[in-house]
This record gives sequence, C-alpha cells and structure tokens, in this order.
Amino acid sequence: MSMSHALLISLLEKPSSGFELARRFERSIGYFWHATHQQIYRELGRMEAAGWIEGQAADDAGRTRKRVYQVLPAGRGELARWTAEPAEHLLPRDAFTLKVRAAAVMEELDLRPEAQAYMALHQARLAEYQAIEQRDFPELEGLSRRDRIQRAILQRGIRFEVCEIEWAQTLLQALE
Amino acid sequence: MSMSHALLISLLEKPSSGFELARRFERSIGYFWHATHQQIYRELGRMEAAGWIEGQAADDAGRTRKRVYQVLPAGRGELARWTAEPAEHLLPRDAFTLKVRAAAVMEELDLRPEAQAYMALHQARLAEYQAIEQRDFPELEGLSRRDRIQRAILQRGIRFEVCEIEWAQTLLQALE
DNA sequence: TGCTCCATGTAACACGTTACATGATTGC
DNA sequence: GCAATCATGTAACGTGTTACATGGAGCA
Repeated sequence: MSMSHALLISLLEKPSSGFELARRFERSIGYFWHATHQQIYRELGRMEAAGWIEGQAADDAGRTRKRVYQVLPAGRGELARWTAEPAEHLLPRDAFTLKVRAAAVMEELDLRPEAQAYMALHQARLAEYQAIEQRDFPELEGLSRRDRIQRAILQRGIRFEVCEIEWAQTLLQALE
Repeated sequence: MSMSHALLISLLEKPSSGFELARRFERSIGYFWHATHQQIYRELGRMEAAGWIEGQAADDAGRTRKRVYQVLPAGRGELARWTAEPAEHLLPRDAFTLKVRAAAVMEELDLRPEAQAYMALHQARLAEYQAIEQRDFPELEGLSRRDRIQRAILQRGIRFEVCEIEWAQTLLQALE
C-alpha cells in the first residue's frame, strides 16, 4: 500500500504533526490521495517503529502531546525504492459509471438529475483548479524543475475535469 | 459500499453463477469495477440472505455445486434506491501522481522511464477501447437507449485514455 | 463558564487481498 | 492417468471507516 509513501512525501515537503498532515490530506495532497486522521496516526506509529521517520515534541507543544515528524534516511530510501518499482495501474472503481450502467439496464431509471449534478460538480472543481493555477503559476517562464512538475500535476486535474464535463454532455444526450 | 450494486447490475444483464461473474469482472464491468472471486462469493451469500437475489442449481450443474443467481424484486428496488441516492464523488487514489509528487520533492529521482511506461500503457488501453467501439458500435444511427448509454460509457474510457496520453507528454517535458 | 478548535488516540467493524483447500469436468 | 479448467469455499491478515474518548489552548 502507498499510504505510508503519501505520508513520506508530505513530510519531505514539510515536517509536520499528525494533525497538520490530516489537514493537508483534505487539501493539496488530498486531490489524489485521501486519508482519515486515524489512518495517519496508525501509519505514523508504524513508520516510526520501522525507523523511516522520527518524531519529536514540537517547539510549540506547550503541555500538549503535539509531535512533529521528519523523514530519516531510511524513509527517503524507501520512497526512492517504491517510486522506481513497477506499478500495477488498476483501473479505479467508479460508482457513477456503475450507476450509468444501472440506468442502461433499468429503463425506468432517470439518471438525468444525477448527470446534471455530476457535470456541475466537475465544473466547480475545474474552476477551483484554474484558480490555483492562476495563483501559483502566473508566470510560465523560468520555473524550476520542482515547479514544472507541480504544475504538470495541476494540469492533469484540469485536463481531467474538462474531460468529465465534455463526457457528461455526451451522456446527457444518450439519456434523452 | 457499491460492490453489491455492481453485482446486481451484472445479474440483471445476465443471471450467472459466482464464477461467471468473477470472469466478467475481469472484463467488461471490470473496466470500472474490479473484484476478486472471494468478494463475489461473500457478497452473493449476503444478498441471498437479504432476499435481493435467489440462487438455484444451474441446469448444466451435473454433480457440481454450480448455482445461478437472479435478481429478485427487492434487489431491483435496492438498485433503484441506490442509483437515485446522492453520491460522494471522492477523488480516487492515484499512486502514479503520488510518484510524480515524490519526483518533485526528490531531485535525484528520474521518473522518465516510469512516465514512458505509463504512456505506453494508456496507448494500449486506448487501442483496446477503440477496437471494442468498432466491434460493438459500427453504426452510429438508430441505436437503442440502452446501446446509446453503453456507448457513452465506452466513450468515457476513450476520452480518458486520450487525456492520460496527452498529459504524459506534458509530464515528460516537465521531467527534462 | 462554556464553546470551539487543536491534537492524539482506542475499539469495533467492514472491506479487500492472499493463500490455501476441495472436488467435478474436459481433453489429451 | 494427468493436467488444465470450472466452481465454490475457508482462514488469516491488512486496510479503511466510524464512533467514541481524552485533554489542552484560546476566546467571549
């Protein structure tokens, strides 16, 4: 599983506490990997036991239990190993397409309201991604390698939302 | 969970045994919902207990344990209920984008071989989908509602593979 | 004082994966 | 007779989800 690797990447970007990671998994990294705080704490415990990360009481901990984790060389090595490993590329499960297939086999179902909502959702996401692009990459020239890659990730989101919106229109026609 | 609904749809398309379902989940319906035979048998058992489906010894069972399941009215009702229910639309987890993000934060990683393989994979899938389209929908006129919807599902796959291929090219440029 | 947010955890359960077991049928 | 395939299942384990518990900090 890649939960641990998602956490290693987040911690390389910025050493953090479990709670801070949980918040980031609802935002940036959450765009392609989601996690609940329970999964995060469980995995942080395992990774610390494995020597991949190290946690220390945070500077601003006061009397709280707040601990900040950072990646150790073994964790960096594990991330490099995993990245080079050939992947499986299973198709993700998609409940909406399943519903469309249900509508194909059950004539009495009218999926048009759902399809409309689906299109609206992806239009909203597209707008969100485009706003991030404008904010983070106003200039296209002179980006560092890191920024070029970050921007490519964002472009993937944008491209896919456009696909979804166009497809939703095709679908709505088929549902008439 | 939608595992049970995926099975109901498959059984509406064609009453089947668990083994036949397992095979179909490696093909057609497997394009957007995968399952192992253990999940399938477990779920068939539950659905029969719930009165959604009914299993009977197959005509061609001989002395084997082969049982063919069909959907009961309660199962049809459940499928209709689920289809109309508002969905969550969580973003799917995507290990490859995670690897790209790892490459952004670890300069020493060269992800170009992986990115090349990724592009090749999606080119192969695109070819596969296009072959199915040619085979199943040679004529665009006069399709039934059911066929129009089936074709729309296929178009989604095609559209997405094109997206992936184009994106992989963007990514390869960013990785230079 | 009470409310909200920060921060970490336990417990129980559902879901998913892998390995293994069993036995009938089909074709060589 | 043997191997491959059809067909169904158990067991063990790991992952993911939900509910609940605990306590500090900041603020009105």
